[in-house]
Amino acid sequence: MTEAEDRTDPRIERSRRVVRQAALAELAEVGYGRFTIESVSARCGVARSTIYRHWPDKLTLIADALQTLNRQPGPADAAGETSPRQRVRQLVRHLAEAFRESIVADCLPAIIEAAAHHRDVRDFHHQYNASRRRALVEAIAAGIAAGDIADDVDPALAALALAGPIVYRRLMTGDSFDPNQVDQLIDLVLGEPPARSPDTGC
Amino acid sequence: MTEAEDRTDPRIERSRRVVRQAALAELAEVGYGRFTIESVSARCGVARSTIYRHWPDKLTLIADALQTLNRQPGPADAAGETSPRQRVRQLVRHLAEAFRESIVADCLPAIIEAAAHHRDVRDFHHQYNASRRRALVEAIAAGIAAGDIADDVDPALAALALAGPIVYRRLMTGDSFDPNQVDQLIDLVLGEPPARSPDTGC
Amino acid sequence: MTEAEDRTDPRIERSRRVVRQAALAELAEVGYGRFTIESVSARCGVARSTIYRHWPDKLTLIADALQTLNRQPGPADAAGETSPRQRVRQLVRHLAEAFRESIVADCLPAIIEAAAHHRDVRDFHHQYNASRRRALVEAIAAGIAAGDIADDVDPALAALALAGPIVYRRLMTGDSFDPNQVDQLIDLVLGEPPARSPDTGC
Amino acid sequence: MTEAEDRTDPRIERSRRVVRQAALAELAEVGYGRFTIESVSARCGVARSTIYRHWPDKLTLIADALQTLNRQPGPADAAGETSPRQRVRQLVRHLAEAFRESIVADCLPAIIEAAAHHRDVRDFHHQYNASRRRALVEAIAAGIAAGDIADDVDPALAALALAGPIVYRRLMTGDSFDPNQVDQLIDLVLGEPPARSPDTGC
DNA sequence: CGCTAACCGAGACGGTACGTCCCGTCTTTAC
DNA sequence: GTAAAGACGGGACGTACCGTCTCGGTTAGCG
Repeated sequence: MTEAEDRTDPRIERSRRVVRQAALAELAEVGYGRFTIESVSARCGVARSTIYRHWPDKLTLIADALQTLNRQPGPADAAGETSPRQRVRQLVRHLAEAFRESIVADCLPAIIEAAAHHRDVRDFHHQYNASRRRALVEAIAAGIAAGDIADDVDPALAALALAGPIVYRRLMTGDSFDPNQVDQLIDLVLGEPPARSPDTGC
Repeated sequence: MTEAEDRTDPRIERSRRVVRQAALAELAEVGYGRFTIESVSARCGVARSTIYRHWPDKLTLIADALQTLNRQPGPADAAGETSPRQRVRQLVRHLAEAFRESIVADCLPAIIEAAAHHRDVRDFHHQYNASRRRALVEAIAAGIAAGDIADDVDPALAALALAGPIVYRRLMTGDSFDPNQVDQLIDLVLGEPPARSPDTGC
Repeated sequence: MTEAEDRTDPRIERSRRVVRQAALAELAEVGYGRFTIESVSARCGVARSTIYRHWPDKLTLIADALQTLNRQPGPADAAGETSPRQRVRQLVRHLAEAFRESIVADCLPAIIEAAAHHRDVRDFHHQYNASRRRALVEAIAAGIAAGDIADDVDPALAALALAGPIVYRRLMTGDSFDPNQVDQLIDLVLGEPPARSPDTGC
Repeated sequence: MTEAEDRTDPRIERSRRVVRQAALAELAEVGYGRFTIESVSARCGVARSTIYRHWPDKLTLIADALQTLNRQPGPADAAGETSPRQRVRQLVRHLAEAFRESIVADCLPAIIEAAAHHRDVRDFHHQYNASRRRALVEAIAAGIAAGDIADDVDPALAALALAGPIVYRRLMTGDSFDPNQVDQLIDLVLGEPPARSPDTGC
């Protein structure tokens, strides 16, 4: 793959890159309804015909542009030496922050709309979220295994109960979930942390 | 006002009604991106020019059509003799069922997209959800007051943790929240119900 | 007829009159292309639906409005004691003046256009002009009979040669035929007036 | 310039040509009132949007289409060795025949109507006729100079008296001027042709 | 280091939907 | 009971993009 890509004309790679960027920016800015190849073209200075040369249509361009975001924040990114419960906290907090402000969050309404009617976008969207969720589920399971979290907790359900509120606030209300409330949410859903010696923690 | 409205030309009322219905159906079916006044016109047999006579543009029609859904399912609808916890269960279950299949749920992606860029739709959307959430918050608060729910639970946060998963499943994954899992979710978020002898709990 | 008209609702007669006036004014002002029932309605304050009650459509209204102009300037209007040649002069001069400025002249382009595609307007137009022309032809013939005009002149052709230039100037150039040139035109077409001794002519 | 024009996309030239033709045909057929870009599009198979790409609106298209008619029939076309009076006869006869049947004549009502309210059409119309008239005036003047025509004739006025009847017949009556009557008209307006010895005239 | 193949920009083209305006018909309301 | 008001279906307007296409002009990278 690396070889193959090395062979591609650098002009192509360059066009693809700037168009994808412009597409995301446009999507975040004007949404799906007013998203226009024309505007993308104007925004990045690549001719309309060139865009059509690389992507058959609007939706495919969007789907492809979104793929480039698929750089996970690193599953074990700063995993370091934290406890499983800390790991959960980290993931949820990261989610809350990402939903507060980021290109993905701004595109979210457009993505959801597009996903409802276009297979490629839908696949990207579901997989993207599935992978994020999986990390969370695993962290919770690890917490249970470590006795950090009560063992009658269903990790999958708990992950939903942790991620759901953040999504809800962003999409169904006028504001975002406050990252500082994350600890409170975790306590609510996973129960108070085991008292053993919480003060000795950090 | 009643008098005044009685005086309105019945044709107007009729046009408004069928167009609104068709608009919602169209929105649910093809989404916001392909929503077309032309299709709405074709679907309900009302001329395009008549539609424009009543609504200045596409988005205003959508916003207005959504308003007509604003008939709450009755806050104390079947309140009857149920316990507060039962009331919570009822509300969450109702939400889960509504999100499983209903015109509103089908329109949701379109609504979210439109809300991101159109004030009227946004206002409708936020208020609609706020009112549904408020009912849940109140039920939880009542449960706490009745000793039915632990008193360290924050009703607003708990309501999010209950509604969030349902929204999440619908919008971020390929399926819907199973209404049968509602009890499990409630137990997770609000804690096990106080059995005969709650002190024997854990 | 007088009886019949006496019976008609005075409001009807009033509506008909003001609408016809407004229609002519509108026609002269904006021409046939932009002539609009809506504007006529606005101009005279009579409701659109009322106009349609009296005239089936735009063209019929125009045709009818034009009919009301059919008040000939009086064939023997100021016939008085003038010579036949003077009578010719009078008629041609009258035509030149009418074409210089009058509501009919202003409507002329619209009439011609409408006449090309609508029988009623065409009939009105042709008859109107035929009757004006006939007066001229008769005056010329009278002049010939009186020895006032050379007898090898074809009255019909001469009438055309007299009226034609006036029409031409109005419709095909940027200005109108100067009424003061009428005498010159008559001399050209009908020959110099027989001076003292007509026998010296040819 | 020739080079530059050679570079223009042949598709453009092609579109322009067929649209102009269709526009004239449409104008002649249905007149100005019912002239529709849609019909022109249908008639020539060029898409409506393409037409709008080349002409901003209906009237501009009409004006431009008419310009293409501006190919004079050649002032000294078949001038050959004819006498000035023959030249006059030729021109008038040509006019009569053109007014009998030709695309221009069929468009005339529409042109006149449009000219009344649109500068471009008016300019075309007046210039077109001015140039035709000028040829006639010059021929008459030449005839006077050659002693072929009486020298008390005003060439401009005579030209009007010759062209006027033809225009009049076409626009104000139900038929056209018979080309065979042209000689008679010329004799009426310019006087009998000088017999054997023209020098004996006056 | 020059040739050739590919990409690029420009933009014409046939379409579709927009939102506007007016048509001519028809119904409802009010005087 | 008739006139005004105006809703209605319809159709053309001129605009904005769509996605397809054909052009020269440029540029990369192979020979």
